[in-house]
Amino acid sequence: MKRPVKASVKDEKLIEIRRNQIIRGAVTLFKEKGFHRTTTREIAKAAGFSIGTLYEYIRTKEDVLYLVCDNIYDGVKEKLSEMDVNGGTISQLKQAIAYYFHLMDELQEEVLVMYQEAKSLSKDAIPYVLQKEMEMVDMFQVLLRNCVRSGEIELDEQQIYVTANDIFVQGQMWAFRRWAFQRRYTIEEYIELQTELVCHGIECKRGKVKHGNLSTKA
Amino acid sequence: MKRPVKASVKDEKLIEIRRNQIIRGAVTLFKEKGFHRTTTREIAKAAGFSIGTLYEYIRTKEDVLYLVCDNIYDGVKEKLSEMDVNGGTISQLKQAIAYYFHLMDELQEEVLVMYQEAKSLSKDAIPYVLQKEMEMVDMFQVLLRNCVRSGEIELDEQQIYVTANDIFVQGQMWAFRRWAFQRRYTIEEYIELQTELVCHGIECKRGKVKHGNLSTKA
Amino acid sequence: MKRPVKASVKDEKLIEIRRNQIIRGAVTLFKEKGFHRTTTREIAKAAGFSIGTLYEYIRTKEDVLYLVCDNIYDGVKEKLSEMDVNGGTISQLKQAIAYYFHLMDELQEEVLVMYQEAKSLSKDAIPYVLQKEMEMVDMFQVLLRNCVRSGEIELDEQQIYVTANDIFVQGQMWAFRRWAFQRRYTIEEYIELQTELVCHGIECKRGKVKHGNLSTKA
Amino acid sequence: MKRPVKASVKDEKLIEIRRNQIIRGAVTLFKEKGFHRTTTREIAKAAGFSIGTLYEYIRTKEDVLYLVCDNIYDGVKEKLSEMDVNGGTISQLKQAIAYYFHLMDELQEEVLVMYQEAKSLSKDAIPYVLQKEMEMVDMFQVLLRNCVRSGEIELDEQQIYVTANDIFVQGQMWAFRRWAFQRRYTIEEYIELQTELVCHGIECKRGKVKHGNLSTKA
DNA sequence: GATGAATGAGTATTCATTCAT
DNA sequence: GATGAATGAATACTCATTCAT
Repeated sequence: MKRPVKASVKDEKLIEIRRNQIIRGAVTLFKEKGFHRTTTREIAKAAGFSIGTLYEYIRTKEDVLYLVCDNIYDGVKEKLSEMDVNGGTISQLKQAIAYYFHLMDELQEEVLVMYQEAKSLSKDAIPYVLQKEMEMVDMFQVLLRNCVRSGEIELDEQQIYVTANDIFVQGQMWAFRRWAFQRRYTIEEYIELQTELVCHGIECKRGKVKHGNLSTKA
Repeated sequence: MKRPVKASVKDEKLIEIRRNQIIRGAVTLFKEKGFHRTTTREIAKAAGFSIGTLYEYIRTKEDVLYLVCDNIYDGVKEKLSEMDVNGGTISQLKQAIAYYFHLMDELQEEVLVMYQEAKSLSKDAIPYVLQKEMEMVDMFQVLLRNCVRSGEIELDEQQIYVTANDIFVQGQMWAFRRWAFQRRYTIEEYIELQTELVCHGIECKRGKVKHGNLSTKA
Repeated sequence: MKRPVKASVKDEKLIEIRRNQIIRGAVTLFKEKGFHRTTTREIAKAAGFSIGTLYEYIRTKEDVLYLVCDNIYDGVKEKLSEMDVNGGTISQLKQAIAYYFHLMDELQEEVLVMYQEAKSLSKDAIPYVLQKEMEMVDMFQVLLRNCVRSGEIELDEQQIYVTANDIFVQGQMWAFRRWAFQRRYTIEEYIELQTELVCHGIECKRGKVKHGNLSTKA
Repeated sequence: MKRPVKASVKDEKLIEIRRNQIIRGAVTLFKEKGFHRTTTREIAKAAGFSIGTLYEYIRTKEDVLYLVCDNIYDGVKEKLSEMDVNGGTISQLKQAIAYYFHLMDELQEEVLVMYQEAKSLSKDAIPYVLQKEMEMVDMFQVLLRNCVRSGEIELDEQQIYVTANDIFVQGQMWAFRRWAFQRRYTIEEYIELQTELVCHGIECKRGKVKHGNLSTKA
């Protein structure tokens, strides 16, 4: 599941530690200036050691980018997997969306980095990253499918797939279109608006549409 | 509305011609290798003149990126402005969405370039670009607002804003998440699926909602 | 006959000039410190221009080495080709050897460079260099063959080949074993000694051996 | 006679063992890639221990080169000293040459390494190496001198010196001009050709010279 | 005595930009 | 207005050597 990044150092524990230092340093720099404008020396410095040491733990500058992206995805995925995916109620779906959007809000900067720099990954690293995206989208698919199964919403498989992708991207939108949203809404408001729009077209089976407090503009 | 890009040459006509050459050459290169990996020499060559001449029409490499992005936006905007925005029927809205999505399909590569490289624009160029995005989103807002006005759909101003943004991004998604969509759907299918999902939550006024199998173009 | 070394600059005349500057500078440096210990920056400086300019006329550091070796060979070959190869007398052969050895004496430093650094040439450059060596050995073969034809010496083809190589290497020996020879002999003495040893085994047909003043120990 | 190479370790026995490991590993590497392109890490690895340990037995990378060269010389010298130098017949001389040339054939790769890399030795190591070369040349001088003494050949001291050097270099030629010789001749043929050429000019006392087809082992 | 992680000076090469012709 | 040779700061990456464990 992980693309191996070769290190010259043997001590696995140390590799773990040093790579975390590298990632921590690099993320900060990438946020500021982007991958291309960040120097390997700057990365080494930010990580707290010499350029020589940096290269004991990576092979190329691009390895750092991969490490960073991989790490961000892992972070998001890990947190995401704390969501309760098994229930099949609309309310749980909404909670999940809210949870995910809040996460995107917290990890805004990281999401932005990943979003903007991932394209600089070498061809052979991309599949690993897309794989992770897929897994996250899958979680929303499962959620949606459960709701369908329990009869709370009405979507066929294709619609589930597209909706899951929409939700996933709308979460990211909060980060990458911050200039359009964050001056107008709080994350709470954004969540409410998006959730409402998504759920409307979904739950309205039998016209019973009653989506709680949010959006009573019926 | 345009950020001026200084040229040493006076003849405005010539500037126009040369810049178009530059843009044409650069877009191709940026598609292939991205902005950072493209050299000014390559740009000059692709444009059909010498590096010296290139610098008669731009000030820095980044100017080229701006020119390219600006040009792509203009292209999209121009085509988009051919849409009929004034009617207020659901059917017109759907046509507009289809039109826009088709455009995104055609200009896929360009959209990708803009999407991936815009972040390399200098701070002072970004507002100009965002401005253009805003204008495009605005068109969808107008469309939606008209539908609301004519009573075909039911959305408040905030929902209109978010929906317009969603539509805008979903169009781009077709390009920037091609790996997720284009192996599964044709652009037609994608349009149908997304349109349906968007309109559902919108048009369901008076419970007339009947979303049989996909696309109930009601 | 020449391995092309790509330049970014188009003006052929200028390339010629600049490359000569490069060669002149590089030879001096290579003599002093060898190829590996010489920096591209030092080469540029010695050539009289910036590192950037250096790279307008070569592609890699190794190109410089090739240029240098090629140039030395050309120099030697050119001078060598002034020798009169057509006669078929022992005396002419001796003159040719003397001429060649004197050349090796003059170009000592260059020969040394070539000798010691040629092995650092990339695999694809070596054939070009060996080719040139071959051509020089060939000249001695022609000389010897003419002497055989005119009946002055007695050697079969294999012996001609080996003798030509021996002469060639003995000339170089004066440079690369200078520590063994140059404290004991002048170049004149060295020539006399070597010539004598080579010719002895060769010309003594019919016992008529008469090799002038040198070595009357017959 | 040996230039000392300082070690941090005291145990002389161990030093001997480790250095042999170093030499064995390094020779292989130097054969493959030359001294400059071989890293100390690779040497340590090839020797079978860590980089830290390597530096317990040498002071600098160049020490390894010296160790290697010294070792090769020693190997050659040792084998060479098995030759019978004391007789004074042409036949013994020829045997000695044959023996030496065969040795050069066997140790081809080593000879090449020494030949090509010796120039990278530091100024202060060179005398030690040249000293060894001298000793080997001396052996041929002794051989030749004995033959002169016994009246089998006719050479003065200068001629002896030059001839001994010629023989020495011709042996090496088999290795360093392999591209010129080894596709044309077997080592046997090469020996026969060179021996004949060398001895001709030497043994021709009393005109008894009869050099039919090659190898008149008279 | 052995190890291997850390170091950082050093190096080849690139490329945006300038400016004399 | 066009050209392209010249520039040199910048940069990824290497590798001999050290030293704490």
